[in-house]
Amino acid sequence: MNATREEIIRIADELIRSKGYHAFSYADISKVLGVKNAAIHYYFPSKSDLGVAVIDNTAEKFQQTIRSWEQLPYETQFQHFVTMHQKTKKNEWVCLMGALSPTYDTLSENMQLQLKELADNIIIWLTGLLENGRAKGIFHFTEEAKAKAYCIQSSLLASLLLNKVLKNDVYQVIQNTILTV
Amino acid sequence: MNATREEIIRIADELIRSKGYHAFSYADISKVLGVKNAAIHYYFPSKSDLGVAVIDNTAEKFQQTIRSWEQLPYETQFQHFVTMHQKTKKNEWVCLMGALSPTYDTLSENMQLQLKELADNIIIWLTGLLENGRAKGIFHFTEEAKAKAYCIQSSLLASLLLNKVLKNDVYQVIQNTILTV
DNA sequence: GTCTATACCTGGATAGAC
DNA sequence: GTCTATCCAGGTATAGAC
Repeated sequence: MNATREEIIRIADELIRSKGYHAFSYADISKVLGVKNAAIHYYFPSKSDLGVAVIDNTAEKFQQTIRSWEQLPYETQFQHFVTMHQKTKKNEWVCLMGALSPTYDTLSENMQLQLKELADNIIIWLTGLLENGRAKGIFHFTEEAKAKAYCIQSSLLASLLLNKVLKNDVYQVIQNTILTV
Repeated sequence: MNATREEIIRIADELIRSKGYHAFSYADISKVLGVKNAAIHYYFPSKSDLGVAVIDNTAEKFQQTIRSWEQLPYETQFQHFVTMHQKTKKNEWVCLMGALSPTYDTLSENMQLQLKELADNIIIWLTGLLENGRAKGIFHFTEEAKAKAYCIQSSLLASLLLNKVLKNDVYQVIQNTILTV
């Protein structure tokens, strides 16, 4: 609950998602935060400690978010999930999974474990939502719910990536298409 | 058409797709190729020169490949396009676009330009294929062809990324879903 | 065209003062 | 908890011999 610690995590999260894990340095955080890099090492001795903290932080926020949606209709929950990726888009940031997955093999074992757990949890939640929604006649699709969840998660993740390259309306187009489940 | 030059490009391509652009070094290529890093600088003075060459090489291969498909039925062309991503999957490599797009903003201007051109060309070709196929009654979808192309390209790209993290059958599942257009 | 040698820099990390 | 100072490794890049 330390304020500085939280700030470091927040800045590192932005840097990972805008530049990538290997392309940012403690100096980048120092500049923004107005402290020396030694201060950052005090909180996170190694860069991978910081990486793990960023992933854990994202995982926590995700759990809190879906818990806050629990009472909402399935359709609304789904809309929230799809559009929550848009916030990151405005700043041209990709999501954490999109930023870290390409270099997965180069990450520390701890980062790999936490990232996999996060990915699993997202898919499990989304699969459940789609299944429940279909049972209630809200969603309409023929494939297995898990397959649908994979496709949706993939499309959203990659739409943010392609958006950086194409610099057009990819994200919006894909979102609109997905929303008509 | 220099053999060493071609080899360097091939190795760099693998390294970018397995580790990422910022996580590989000239030393990695030296090791595989059995030469010193100075030799690589002879062909590619700067790392971004090498990066551009890798992108151009991929763009060329893509153009050659789709040209070789020109006489095939739309359906077959589409199947080839979807399954061509699978080759890269076997080695746990992602596609070049998936590897480079997250760190797009950190790349040299030349790399950015070439990468955007490649992305544009893929979307243009895929959009045309989908449109022509639908006109002939082979494909069935209701959204705009370009939207469909965005979704398909996104799903394929991200399926390789998620595959690295989830280490399961994401790629296969998504491919099967996409193939039923 | 490839080598040795080396310059230069950045980045991650630590020791010890305050 | 933050600082200064510093170390070390690795990475990009170049000069000049062969």
